[in-house]
Amino acid sequence: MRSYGQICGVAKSLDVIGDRWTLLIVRELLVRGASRYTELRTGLPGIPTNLLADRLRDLEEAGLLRRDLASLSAVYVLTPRGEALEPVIDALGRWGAPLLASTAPDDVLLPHWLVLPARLYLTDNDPSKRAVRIEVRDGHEQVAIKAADGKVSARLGPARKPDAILIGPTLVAWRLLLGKIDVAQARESGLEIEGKAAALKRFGTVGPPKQSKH
Amino acid sequence: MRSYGQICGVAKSLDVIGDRWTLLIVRELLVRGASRYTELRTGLPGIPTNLLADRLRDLEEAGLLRRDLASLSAVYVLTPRGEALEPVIDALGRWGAPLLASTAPDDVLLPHWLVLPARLYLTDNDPSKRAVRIEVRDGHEQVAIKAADGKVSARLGPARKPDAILIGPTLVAWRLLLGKIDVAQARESGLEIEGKAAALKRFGTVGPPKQSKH
DNA sequence: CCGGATCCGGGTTGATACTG
DNA sequence: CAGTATCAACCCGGATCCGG
Repeated sequence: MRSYGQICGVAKSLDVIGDRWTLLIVRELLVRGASRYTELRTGLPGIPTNLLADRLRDLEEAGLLRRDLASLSAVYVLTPRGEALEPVIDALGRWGAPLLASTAPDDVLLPHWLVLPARLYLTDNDPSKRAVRIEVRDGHEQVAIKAADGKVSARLGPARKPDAILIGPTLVAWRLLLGKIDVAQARESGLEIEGKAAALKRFGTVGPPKQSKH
Repeated sequence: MRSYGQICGVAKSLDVIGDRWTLLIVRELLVRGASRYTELRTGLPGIPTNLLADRLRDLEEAGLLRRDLASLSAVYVLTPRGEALEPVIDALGRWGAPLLASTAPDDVLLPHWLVLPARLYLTDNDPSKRAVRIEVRDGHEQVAIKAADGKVSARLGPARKPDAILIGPTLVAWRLLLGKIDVAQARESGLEIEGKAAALKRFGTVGPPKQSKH
């Protein structure tokens, strides 16, 4: 990317991460951890493969990621400098939250993209009770979300001993977790719920404190 | 900008503000407040005039700014939605701070760009004493920086009753404020200091807590 | 001079085909 | 699987032009 030529932290940042797709690649590596080329490609639907290769080269040169050649097929890992972008990703995620309402008909939502918003927007309603684990499953991807000790954590992969499993469209599962729809509506929209649906009540939402104000 | 087509807060944000120059225009409006076209242009050296016009239209359509026609010549103002980008700008500014060390020979630094980093990186060393005001002047732009009650504030424009005025290269003034150089070195680098140089001691730096670690 | 609009060359991106 | 190669379409940058 061409430099803005400005001695300003914002401009210098954009010199490095302002290219198209770059921050989304960082998002993928933050959520998934060490990833292979093909995993990144499926996590970034629509990215031209040559751009992905270009960006990975750029990011390596800039010191944001490392190409780990340990396991015969290359694996990409963020360096601490790359991980330090998490506050930027979080800020963008928060600012973008209102935009999620207006989605185009063929917009895509992959389950693992729930990991960051789950950490940002979900809260543990009842810290004193035992941990609750749920799994969201769509296609062949699973996300594990846990509420325990007042905190919500999330990661890619199957949940261990889940209290409930949500199978079906990720968007429906997400709206259910946010409390925007109830279990009946979720089922109507094609979501299958295994286990104890009551476990879902453990999750609350942080964010705009009031629904209606005037 | 073409949409990423991903239901993800980060991707949706970038759909709106991911275009080249867009976030820097927001930075200008955050720092300067209501601004005219020409003011934005001089605050964004290098921006092609057609791009500035295009982006202002895009930002207005996206609801991030308003075109205020009150005073016969149009004035651009951020809406609350636009101002809500401040955490994003801050996060980028913080992440980009280490990059400021490596500047190209013809990189530009305009005085008003100090406003955001002054708020982010400077601290008031002695909250109990009376307020201290300084002014940084380079070319025909001035920035007022104040330390009072434990907080540092900064804004574009001349300082009222400054304790000290720094006249000369903005980069030198900034390095002096950060404590990276002393008054003698600053003078050697072409900075003129009027008033009480001792007032500068009032400012400390927040940031990487240790200079050397091992 | 202010506030843009228009035009054009070149670089970047997007889509797809291909290869070790 | 992990990219490279190719090419069209689009976006950006630089210059010029134009109406108040």
